[in-house]
This record gives sequence, structure tokens and C-alpha cells, in this order.
Amino acid sequence: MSEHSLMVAMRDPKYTKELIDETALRLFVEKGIAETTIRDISSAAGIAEGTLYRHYVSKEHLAWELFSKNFTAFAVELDQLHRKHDTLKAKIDATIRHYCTFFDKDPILFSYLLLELHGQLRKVTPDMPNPVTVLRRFIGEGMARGEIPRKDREIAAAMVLGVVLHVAVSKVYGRTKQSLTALADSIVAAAWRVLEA
Amino acid sequence: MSEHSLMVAMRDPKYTKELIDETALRLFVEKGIAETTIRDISSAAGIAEGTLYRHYVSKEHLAWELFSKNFTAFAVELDQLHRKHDTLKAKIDATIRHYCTFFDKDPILFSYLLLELHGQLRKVTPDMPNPVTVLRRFIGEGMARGEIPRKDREIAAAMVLGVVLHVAVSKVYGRTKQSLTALADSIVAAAWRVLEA
Amino acid sequence: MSEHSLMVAMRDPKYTKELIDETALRLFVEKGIAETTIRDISSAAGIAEGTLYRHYVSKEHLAWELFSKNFTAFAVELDQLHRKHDTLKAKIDATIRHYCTFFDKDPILFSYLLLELHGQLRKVTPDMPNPVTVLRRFIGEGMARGEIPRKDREIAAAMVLGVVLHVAVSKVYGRTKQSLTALADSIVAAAWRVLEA
Amino acid sequence: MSEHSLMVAMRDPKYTKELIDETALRLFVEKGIAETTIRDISSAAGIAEGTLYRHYVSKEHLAWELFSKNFTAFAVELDQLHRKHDTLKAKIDATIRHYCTFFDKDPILFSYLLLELHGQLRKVTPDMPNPVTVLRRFIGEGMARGEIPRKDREIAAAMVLGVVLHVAVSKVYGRTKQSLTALADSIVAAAWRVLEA
DNA sequence: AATGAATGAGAGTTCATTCAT
DNA sequence: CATGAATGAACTCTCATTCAT
Repeated sequence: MSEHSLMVAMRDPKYTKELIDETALRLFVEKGIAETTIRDISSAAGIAEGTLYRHYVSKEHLAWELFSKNFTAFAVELDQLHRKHDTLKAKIDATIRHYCTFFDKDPILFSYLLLELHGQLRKVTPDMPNPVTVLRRFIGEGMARGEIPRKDREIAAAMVLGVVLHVAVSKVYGRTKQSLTALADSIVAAAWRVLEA
Repeated sequence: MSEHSLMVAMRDPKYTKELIDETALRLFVEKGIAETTIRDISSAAGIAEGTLYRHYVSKEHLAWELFSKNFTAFAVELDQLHRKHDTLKAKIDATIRHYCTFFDKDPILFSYLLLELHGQLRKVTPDMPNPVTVLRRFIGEGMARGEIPRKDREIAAAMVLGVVLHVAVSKVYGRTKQSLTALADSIVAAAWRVLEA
Repeated sequence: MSEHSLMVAMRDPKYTKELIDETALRLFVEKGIAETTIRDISSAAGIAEGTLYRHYVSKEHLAWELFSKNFTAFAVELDQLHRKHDTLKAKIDATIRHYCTFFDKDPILFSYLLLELHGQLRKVTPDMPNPVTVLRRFIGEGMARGEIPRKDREIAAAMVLGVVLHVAVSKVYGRTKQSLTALADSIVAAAWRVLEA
Repeated sequence: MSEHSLMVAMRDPKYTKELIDETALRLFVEKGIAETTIRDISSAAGIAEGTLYRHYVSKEHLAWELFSKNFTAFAVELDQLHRKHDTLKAKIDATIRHYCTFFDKDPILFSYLLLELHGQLRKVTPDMPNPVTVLRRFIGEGMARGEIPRKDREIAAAMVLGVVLHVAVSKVYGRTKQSLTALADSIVAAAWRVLEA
């Protein structure tokens, strides 16, 4: 008990929240949000149940913050990234490589954003930075510049995203062994062919 | 009350199960499985809570049967469908149109199969008929016949599925107005360009 | 278990709510509302915890309904009662005897209304029938008719109520052995002398 | 933060306890003891949660000390006060005026003693100085001296106390505007008439 | 003395499931 | 087959209390 108290007292408060985030994220992806209990999270993280509530007001808020913060951050990154490039081709290339890098760096977080999208999307407000919106916008701008044939921007963005995300899904389910980074070239090529159609 | 009892007594037993299926499916898609209670389903269907247990042994079985029966049936349909065609091009065309028709005919069921895939996939056994498997197989056979360049069959199937399903997702979220059937031509074209890459 | 199930199934639904009311009322008075748990109530009543929630949406609602229904009913009774009499003297006499009879008939309920008055009074809206209001009104009318000297009606009502209720308090705390009904004559006499002052 | 620490360091330790008492008393009366959390008290007092435990071993002790110390002190005051007078009439007069002065000087404390009486009374031991006991005793002595008609001392004390306390209650609930001191004459008159009956 | 993050027992509440009718 | 009151395990969340600083 004294040893435990010692550990508790020594724990960096910053680390506690990160520990919760990490543990919750992993369990949410492994078992689903509803199937993960507060006890699951706290015991896996080695903290008391009450401690979680010092950092998040509820389980729902935890799930939402984990989603929205990372979702928004990723969208902002995409937005900043595509501005560094002039042609649609270069933007698409950079965007897809960013997706691939993200996946390989943190597959659990990527999976969470991918798989919980539907569940959390009810709360996504139109004014929140959103990867789909970013993609649709610069694809539309590329069309306007005549880089690719004109078509429905929404559909085009959906198809490009579908190509990228479904390879990710294939990897999440263990059907694909290669890293997404290793597959980036062929994903970019496929996406570009979709846009050129 | 007697009138109500009369109605209950007169209810076609077949219809009760269909009513449960329909109601549960809609609520599962609207709110998620965990967020839908037995009471939600029974009150929306106008039946007693206990009645549901005459048709399904548990809520979990209900969700699973709704998923697996339709998932399997769709896979079987795809399997039978592609056999009617000889070339990969024709198979892809027919398969994608089948997806589109399915979506337009029963968007709720389609959404359920699409969105609950992750949650239910833990229970999908490798021996169950599976749309992905069917697709991957006939794409592989098309490659073997030299109809398209050789590449990873798994990745190719994932990309094709991604193109189709993400347009569906776009429609589920109301970002696309047109019916999937109306979009079938461009989806087929995009998928084919992906395979030709 | 089968015996228990049998008892459960045989329980008159009307009786279940009455059982909850009775048990909760007793425990609330014995230990206080906050100190009484749902488990205390359900186990003392011999029902499951969930059963309580078929009848009341929350513990707070239970406490409030137990209070407000009886509080209002008693006020309505007092209101109807005093109308049967013409003189203030007769009204005071009847009112006090009604208090005494109520106490002797259901000391627990009386104690609840008396002791939880402060806690629940935050929720008592001015438009709810209220014993104090009734009393103040007919005392005021008696003054207007010249039956007693003019004075502040509110203070007069408070004093009369104080005389009655503090004898009840004395009895609740076991300091007085006689029944309130037996004491009614002297309470009436005291109250009347207060009004005549 | 350093400024705050400075302020904390400068705080007179005597003042901290008084601050806790004052804040707790106010919140206990406003919301009830059970409904007031340690955090409510500490944040309203501008101290840390742990600080409270430097002064009281528990919340229960805090509530009890706040009650018993003041309850006892008031009883002792009443006891000393009535000894200064010879006749029951004078004792009653002085006692009631003391109640009124107390109320007007510290209505919150008065309310606490009045309203939490029931909750805390379980812990009031018979040997503790007690206003009711004091009152009952000197009323009994007055009867023995033939100042008022013989009757049940307990009931007589309850009635007198009822007259006083219910006017206080009326004021606590905002139904009476005048100060209790301003009402003292009429309260004394009413109480005396009750005893003369 | 004062702090406040951490604790964890225990509270209120939910809801899938049962079963006598 | 249908009913729905009753069940109780299990959940989320609260909050008095501790203790290293």
C-alpha cells in the first residue's frame, strides 16, 4: 500500500491523462466504446475509477474528446499540408502519404478515427475542421484549374477517400501485411486514376 | 384493452418477426446497437418486451442474425452474379450495379451491413460467404487471365470496394443527393481505372 | 427461487407501489432521506431495486411525491373542512382536531410531512394547496368578522400552527405519552387564547 | 500562483476555521447537510479540500460540532438568563426575547439549530444542556409556585416553544417581514396566554 | 497548516432477461 | 405466441477522505 501510494504521488499529472487516453483508445478500438467499461479502462491503466473523472466529466466526453481532438488536428494538418503544394497532383500525393504515415505511426488512433467515425459523427458540427471538407475543396479547385476532368466534387472526394481508407481497413483487419507507407505509391496512383477518369 | 388483445391475437406471427427486424434494423442504424434498448425496439414496434424473446434468444443474437443473414445472402448473390459473366470487366460492372441497386432498395439495411461491419466482424468466420472474398477471388482470376495488370489482389479488392462503399457512405451522410444507381456508371468507370493501373 | 418467483408473480401491482411508499416513508423518517439508500428501501420491502424504478423515476421523485401528494391532500382536506363551519372558533377547533386525528392515525406520515417540510419546501410552489395558506386565510376572515382582535394574520397563523405542531414534535421525540387526540382540547384552548390576545 | 500561496501563508489559522464554520453553516442551511459536499464548502471558502480536515476530522463532525456547540451554548445562556429572574412571567419574557435577539443577530445559525434539529437530534444525549429542558423546568417551577394553572409541563413547554419557533420559521421562509425583536412583545403575550390557559 | 491529485467504497440507476399469466 | 411486472447484475458516477508535497 505504501509502495502504491508512493507511485501515485510520484505520477506526473500530465502522464495520468496521457495514460488514460492511451488505454481508453486501445480498449475502445479493441472492444468498442459501449463494450468498454470505466473499470476496464481504469484497471488497465492502473488508476482508480475516480481518477478518470478528474480528467473527463464522463465516459462519453472521453470518447468524444479522443475523437474530436484528433479528428480536428488531422484535418488541420491536411489543410496546412495541401497549401504547401500548387498542383492537385502534388496535393493528392502529399495528402495520401500523410494518411499513410499517420496510420503507420499510430494505427490504433487511426483505427479509432476510422471506425468510430459513424458513432461520433452525429456530434461533428459542420464548422469543425474535417478531412473530407479539405479534400473536397482542393479537388474542386484542381478541377477549376483544369487539372482533371470536371465531375461531382463530392463523389470524387468520396472515391479518393474510399481508396485510401479501404486499404487502411484491409490492414486493420489484418488482411494486408505491408505497411501503408510501402503501399503509398500504388494508392496515390489509383487515386489519381480515379480523378483523371 | 380487449380490442388491443384482439389485434395482438390477430397478428400474423410471421409479421411480428418482420416487424421486429425492421424496427430493430432502423434503430440500430439510427442510434447504434448498444444505444438501442429492447424497450426502444418493442415500443417502436408496438409489441411487448417479452415478445422479442419469442423470436430471438437475445439482443445480441438479433443484431448478429440481422447482420449475418443479410451479409451472407448478399455475398451469395454476388457469387452467383459474377458467375453469369465471363470477363472481369463484366463481373465488376455487374457487382457494382448490384451494390448500387441494393443500396437504393434498402438503404437502412445497407447502412447496417456497412456501418456495423466492424462491430460484428469479430464474429465473421473465414468460412462464411463474404463479399470481400468473392471480389478478391474474381479479381485475382481476371489478373490470371491477363485482363488487368498483376498486383496485390487484396489491395485491388480493397480499393474497388473503397470506391463503391465510400460513395455509399457519402450518401448515408446526406452529402450526395443522387441515387447510387444513377451514379453506377461513374463508379464502375472509376473502379475499372483503379484496376487498370 | 421458484417460491420467490411465485410470490413475485402473485403480488398485486397496486400493492407493490403501496409497499414501496410505506417502506420508504418509514425509512425516510427513521434515517432521513439522504441516509436511506435505494437498497435499504428495496430490501426492506422485499423487492428488487429495479422494481422501485417501475413506480418512481428516481429516489428524489419518490421523496417528493410522498411529500407533495400527502401535503396537498391534507391541505385540501383542511380547506374542505373549514368550509363546513361558520365561526373562526369552530374552524380552529375542527382544524386542530383534524391535525390530531391525522397524527394519531398515521404518525409516520405526519412526521414525514413535519420533518421534511424544510427539505422539500424548496419545491413547493405558491399555487400548491398549502395548510398554512388555508389557515391564514380563514383566520384573516375571522378577524374581518370581528371574532378576534385584529393582528398580523401571518403571525397569528404561525403561532397557532406552532402550538399544534410543537406538541406533535414533542410526541415524535417521545417526550409526550398521550395521544394527540387526547390532547386536542387543551391544544384548541391554547390556540384560541393565542388568537384572542 | 505565488501571490496566492502568499495569501495562504498569511492567513490567520484562527480565521481559516471561522471561515469554514461560516461557509459550511450557510451552505448546510441553504442546501442541507447531505447535499453540501466538501468541495462546495472548500471552494466557497476559497481553501483546499484537504484543509478542512486540518480542522475537523470529518464532515459529520463538522456538522455535529456546528450544531452541538451552538445548541449547548444557547441552552447554557438560557439557563443562566432565567436564573436572573424570579417570576415565571419574567423568565418567559427574558427567554423569548433572547430567542428573538439570537435570531436577528444570526438568522443562519438560528435556522441551522432549528432546521437541523431533527437530523442531529439522534445524537443529542439527555445529559447535554438543552433549551427544551431548561424551559420545561422553569415552567414547572412556576406552576409549583402557583403562577399559572397546573398542567402537563412538557406540553406547556412545547406550546410556548412552538409559538416562538414557528414565528421564526415564518420569518425563515420569508413570509414575515418584521424582525423577531420587533415581534417580541406579541410573542411574549401569546406565550403567556398559552401558559395561563 | 495548506494543498489537491488520487483513491475506492458505495450510491443511484439501467436494462437484458425471465416467467406466471 | 404475447404480455409486462419483476429481477438483479453490472454500470456510471460521486464524494468523503488520504497523504506526499
